Amino acid sequence: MFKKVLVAEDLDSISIAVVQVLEDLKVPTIHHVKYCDDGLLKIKKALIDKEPYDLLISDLSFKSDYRKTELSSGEELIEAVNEVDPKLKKIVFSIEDKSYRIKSLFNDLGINAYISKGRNSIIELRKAIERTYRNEEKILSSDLSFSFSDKALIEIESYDISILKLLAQGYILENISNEFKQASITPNGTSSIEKRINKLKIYFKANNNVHLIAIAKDFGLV
Amino acid sequence: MFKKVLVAEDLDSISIAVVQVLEDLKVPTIHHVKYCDDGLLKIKKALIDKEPYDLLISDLSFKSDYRKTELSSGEELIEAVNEVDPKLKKIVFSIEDKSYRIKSLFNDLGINAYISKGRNSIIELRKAIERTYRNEEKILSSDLSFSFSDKALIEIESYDISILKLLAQGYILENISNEFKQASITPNGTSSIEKRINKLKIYFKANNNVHLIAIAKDFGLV
DNA sequence: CAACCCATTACGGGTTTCCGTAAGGAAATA
DNA sequence: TATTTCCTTACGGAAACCCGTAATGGGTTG
Repeated sequence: MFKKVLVAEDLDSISIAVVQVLEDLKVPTIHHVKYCDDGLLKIKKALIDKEPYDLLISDLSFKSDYRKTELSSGEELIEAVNEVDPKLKKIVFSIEDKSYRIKSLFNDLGINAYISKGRNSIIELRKAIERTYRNEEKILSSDLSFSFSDKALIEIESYDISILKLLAQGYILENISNEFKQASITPNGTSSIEKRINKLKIYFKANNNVHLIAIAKDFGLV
Repeated sequence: MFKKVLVAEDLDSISIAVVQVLEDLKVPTIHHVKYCDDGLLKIKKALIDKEPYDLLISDLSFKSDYRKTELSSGEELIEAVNEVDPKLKKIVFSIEDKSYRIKSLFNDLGINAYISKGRNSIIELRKAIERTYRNEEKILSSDLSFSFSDKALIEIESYDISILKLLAQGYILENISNEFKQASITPNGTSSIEKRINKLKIYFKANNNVHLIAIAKDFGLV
């Protein structure tokens, strides 16, 4: 079994259960952080000391509070970790169940397993840890059942997200066009942006921009 | 200390910790349900058997899955519980931190304490249980610091929420007007609705409807 | 009953979205 | 080089919005 595991989870009510699972699995060294920043620090320190972690279990969303932080989400933490310790195995344990976001975790951040917090997630997490140890890949908790070949949601790219984000901030087409020109994002004509919004509306079956942003919020795209 | 406590919480990773707190507090009878429906059933059953619960600790949001349920949220559960057992003490333990929603829990549903899930929430929960037992009222976890006299968010009433909900579903002004006429909600002229939306835009500093709905989503109003 | 108040509704013009069509321009193909 | 194709941008009219102002109509007051 793993020898040294780091848990990044802000909610104490949850981390208690996660640490318990690791204790059950006889992991000798279990560390726990409540902030992403602390997680990165610990991983860096462990590398310097030549006693690296061999597994990271991380949440995605972390509450913001009085403390200023560099990394504000699990995605950012994993991205930073990949820079310093690409071989570290990573399990994400989060409430998120939108296939769009989960897919990008596997494809862009190279995580080994994704377990969604639910009614029976602790046993799922335990299994995932064991399977990750046996070098299995793309492990998904059983309540999530989308296929990785499903192209639909991959097609929504960062360009679309940018548009949705600006729309959600009250920008009108012209503002978005100017913003894109400044950031030299193409295409940036009002017409092209309009067309792209149209595609999104068709895809999400939205009646208008207001409806579209409401849906995008529900999907966690913005 | 309380003799019989019911915990309504879908995430197993969290309920483990909550039950542990109750065990620490030497509560002799601790029951746990993962669905709101089951919670109501248990409370009814306990009344019939003349062995009622004296505390309910409930989450607000419950994941939906294959199982069909009558009650889909903690609010609905508490509303139903108030019908059958108004004297039962109630603590809400949830991630929600929007003052608007929390206030209505105290004012409309008569809960005794609200604890927001966070980095040190287990100790807060423990304290809240003890204070509730001593008949204290309006207990709030210390990371939440809004005053009950703050009128700002109370002024947004259900009429506004209705408008926002319909907007978020892609309705245009005329549709909303018709909808309101059918439900005999007044005022229902497109002009009046428009004016009300205008007020909301000023209040929330929104540039347009799209922006407004994005903000409303962030505030958890829809 | 008339005068007034207030909330609701109606109206109108400017702006933005919405949606179809078409023009321009670059890369690929023949 | 000419043609095709695809992507980007431009244009224009209808619909929905945005926002100020005016009309309506029920309730209260003198």
